[in-house]
Amino acid sequence: MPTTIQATATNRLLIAMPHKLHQSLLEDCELVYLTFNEVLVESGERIRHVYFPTESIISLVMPIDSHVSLGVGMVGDEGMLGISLILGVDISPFRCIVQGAGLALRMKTTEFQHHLKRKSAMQQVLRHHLYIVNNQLAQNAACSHFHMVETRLARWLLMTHDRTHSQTFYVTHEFLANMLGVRRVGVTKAATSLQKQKLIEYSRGEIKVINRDGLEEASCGCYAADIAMNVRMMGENLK
Amino acid sequence: MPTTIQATATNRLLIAMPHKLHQSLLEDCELVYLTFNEVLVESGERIRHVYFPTESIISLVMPIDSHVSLGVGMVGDEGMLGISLILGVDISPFRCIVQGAGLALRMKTTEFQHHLKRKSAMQQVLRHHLYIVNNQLAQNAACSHFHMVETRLARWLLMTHDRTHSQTFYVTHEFLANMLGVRRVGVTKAATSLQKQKLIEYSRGEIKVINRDGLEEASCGCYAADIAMNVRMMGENLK
DNA sequence: TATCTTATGTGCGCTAGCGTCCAGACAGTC
DNA sequence: GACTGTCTGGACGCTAGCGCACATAAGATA
Repeated sequence: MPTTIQATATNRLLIAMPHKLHQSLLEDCELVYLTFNEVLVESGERIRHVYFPTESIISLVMPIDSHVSLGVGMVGDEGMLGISLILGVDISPFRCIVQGAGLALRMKTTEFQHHLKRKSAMQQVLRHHLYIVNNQLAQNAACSHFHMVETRLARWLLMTHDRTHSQTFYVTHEFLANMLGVRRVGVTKAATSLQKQKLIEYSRGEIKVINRDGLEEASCGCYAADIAMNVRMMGENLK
Repeated sequence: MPTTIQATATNRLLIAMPHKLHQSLLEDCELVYLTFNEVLVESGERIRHVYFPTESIISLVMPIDSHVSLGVGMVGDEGMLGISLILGVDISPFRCIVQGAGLALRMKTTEFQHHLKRKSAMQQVLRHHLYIVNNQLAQNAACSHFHMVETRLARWLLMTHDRTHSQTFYVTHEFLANMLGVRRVGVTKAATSLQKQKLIEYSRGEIKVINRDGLEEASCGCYAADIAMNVRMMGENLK
């Protein structure tokens, strides 16, 4: 029943735009299902489609050296993939990889650019989002440099939880290791610890947050900082 | 002889703009001297002036926790401070601190915004610069997470050398420690090593690059990646 | 039921960088 | 010439995370 699904699918960036514009954008979007681990755009590659996740989550990953990478951003229903287009550049600096399977609205880059040129209200909303992404990048740089794996993992889980619409989600330790830029074993240790503290439960990739407040305490201040920035920039309506 | 100085002072971002626009911007700029360690904007503070360094260098620093920080970007005569204004936000995400004393062109934020609104050619140039800054942020995140102090120091020195118009420049180990997010002692060790390899010489803050090619070899790939990005985006005329 | 694949857990020696404290060395000032 | 502040260097024990190799366990497949 794809029509029903379509009706419930929303993206807060789109919602933040004037109603008419929102509708006009939706007309040029198609609803697609993103599968776990799917690479939507490779770093340095042309962006062929922009994505507005509705129930999916996309990770922005910075590859460096050979086979080593670091997650530098996360896009859920509060954002979009392809934001750099408002800077007039259609090359993605990051590898964009699906971390949470689910639906997303997708539009061809050329059509997106058409809308961009004509709708200044749209630009306004997207500019603010880009500012947030910028902050996320900087926050992440400092966080991944200074903070310990366990606190960073807690933060990552919280960010994912915020963008997931269920209590559980699928992520393996291996995947997390790539995001946090550490060994898989390092993730296992940290995750085991969080589980012992009864903050999460997991089994073969199915992660469940069972004590959100505790997880926030276990995370570094970067999580709170991110939230604060989002609130400041996009208003209370965006959480 | 300030008039002579003014004649030689240039900023490549300004030069990249159409001649008339360039002139019009210069008319609203004043030439100021930035002193070492001066904080131009605090993180989270309003940007009152934008700066176009001509012979000075500004570091973008992300403060985190108490008294710990990480350098996430560098602005010389190829860039500007206050780029986030093109996103319609006048709050600086970073602490902007003078790492290389010297001259810069400065304009009041309100006047800059005036120009922005009317000159689309200007927006085009600045958007590309913002894209570069974005990349720098991401590159830096990965670099400072994975690479060792010595290679990162080499990269930092090269980036500074590129933006300095002399063979020597003033930076203390203490300052470098804040930029690289490590202990001062860590910088001393790395610097001593680079000196033993006859790549640099230094004494009480006066650093001299004596083997640039060697320094490039000693640096991580991030330096080359940054250069490549700059070339790709701004064309050969900007080095 | 046996085999294979994927996900998780453990152990061990190693190293970069940390925190801390102290020492020398140079430069400006009184 | 003595004093003081700034800059650099070295030492010591400590720890988070690394690389590597191996072990278990749960599904999937045949």
